[in-house]
Amino acid sequence: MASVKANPAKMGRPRSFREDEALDAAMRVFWQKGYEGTSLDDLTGAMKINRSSLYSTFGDKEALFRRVMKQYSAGPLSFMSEALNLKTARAVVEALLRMSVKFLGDPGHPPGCLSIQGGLACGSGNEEVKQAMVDWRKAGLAQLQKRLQRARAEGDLRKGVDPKDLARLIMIVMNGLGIQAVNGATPAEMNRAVDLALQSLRL
Amino acid sequence: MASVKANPAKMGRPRSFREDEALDAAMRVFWQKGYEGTSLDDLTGAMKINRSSLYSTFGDKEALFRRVMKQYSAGPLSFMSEALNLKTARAVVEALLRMSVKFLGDPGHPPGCLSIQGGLACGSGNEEVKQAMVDWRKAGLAQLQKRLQRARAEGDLRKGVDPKDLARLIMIVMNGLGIQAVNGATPAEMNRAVDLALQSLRL
DNA sequence: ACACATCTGAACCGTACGGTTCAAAAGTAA
DNA sequence: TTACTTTTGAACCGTACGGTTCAGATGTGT
Repeated sequence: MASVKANPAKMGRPRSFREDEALDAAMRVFWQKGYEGTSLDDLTGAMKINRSSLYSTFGDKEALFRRVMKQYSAGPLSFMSEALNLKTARAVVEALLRMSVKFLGDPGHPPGCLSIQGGLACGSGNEEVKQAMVDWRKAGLAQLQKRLQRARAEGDLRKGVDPKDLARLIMIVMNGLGIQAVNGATPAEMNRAVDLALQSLRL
Repeated sequence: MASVKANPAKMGRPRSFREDEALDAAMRVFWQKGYEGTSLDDLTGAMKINRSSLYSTFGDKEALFRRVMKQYSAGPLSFMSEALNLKTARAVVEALLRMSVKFLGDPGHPPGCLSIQGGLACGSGNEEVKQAMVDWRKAGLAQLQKRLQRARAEGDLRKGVDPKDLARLIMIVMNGLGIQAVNGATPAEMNRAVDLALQSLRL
C-alpha cells in the first residue's frame, strides 16, 4: 500500500543549522543595531540562513526578536539570577554591579545591554516591541525589588533604606553603566565609579 | 532698467513658519521616535512644513538632527550648565540629579533624554549619527568632570573621592534615570532613588 | 501695477524594506 | 531504489523610505 510512513518525525531533510546557534547570531545583530536598525538581510547574513528558513523556523522578525529576548535572559543575563541568589543584600548588590561591569565591558559581544540597545525609542508600527522592552526592563526591577524586600524581612537591610527605592537605584546604576559601555568606557573606569557607589551605599 | 534689485536680502516671499518653532517640533519627534524611527513624513507632519521647505532650510534629515541636538543643548538641557555654575560640588551634584528628575518626568515633552532616545544603537548607514551621539554624551561627562576637578582644586571635595570617578557616577545615575523615565517611573519614585543616592554619597 | 526673490505643494525617482511563495534540491527511512 | 518530508535558494510583491526637482503661488519693495 501507499502509506508506509514509518517515523514521520524523523523523516525529511534535516536542518543544516542549529537553532540555538542561529538565535545566538541573531542576538548579536539585534544587540548591535537595535530592533529597528536590523534588516532581514542583516539577520540572514549573520545567521547564515536564508529568508524562508528564518521564516519557517522562527516566524517573522518580531517573533524572532522575542525568541532572542528569551535566549538573552537565559544566557548572557543569567548572571542576574545568580547574583539574586546570594545570601545577603550587600552581596547581591555588589555582585550585580560588579558582574554588570564585567558583562558590559566584555569585548566578546556587542557593548551595552540588549534590553536597552534593542530599542528604547521606536518608530510607528513598532510600538509593541517597544512596550515589550519596557515590560522586560520593569520585570528586572521587580525581581530585584522582591529580593531586597526579602532581605528587609530577614533584617538584612538597614532600617533607613526602602528596599524598593534601593532596587530602583541599583537598576538605575546598572542601566547607566550600559550607556557608559556604549560610550566606550573601559571596565576599569566603570569599576571605579562602582567603587564609589558601593563605598557610599554602605548597606 | 532691469536691475532695480533694492534690498535682495529682504525680497521674496517670507517664511510662513518660524525656524525655531519648526526645530522644536522636529526635536519632539526625534525625542519620541529616535533618529532611525523618524520618517520625513513624521517630521513634515509635526513641523507643518513640506519636504522642500525642510530641505532648503535645514538640509537633509541628518543635518536637521544635528541642528536639533544643538537646540536641545541650548534649551531643554540648559539646566545642566545652570547646575554646573553652582558654588559647591555638593550643590552641583544635588542640582543635577534633582533637575534631571524634574526634567525627565515632565509630561510637557517626551519621556527620557534626547541624547539617549535619539539613538543608542543604529543600523548600517547611520554610524555617523550614532558616533555624534556618543561624542555628545561624552562631552557632557567631560563638562562635569571639569567642574568637579575644579571643586577638588578648591578643596570642595573630600580627599577620598576622585572627581573623574564621581562625575562618571553622576552621569551613570542621570542616564539611568532617563531609562527609568521611559519605563514610566514617576518623578516621586525617581526622587526617592535620588534621595538614597544623595544621602549615601555624602560629599 | 510691476518685477522679483523666495517659498510652497505635489509629483517623481531609485532603493531597500519586511514579508511571502514555490519549484527544486537534499537527506532519511524503508 | 524508491517514497517521502523538509529545507533551501531565489524570485516576487506591495509599501515606505529618504531625497530631489520644478512649476506655480505668494508676498515684498519699488
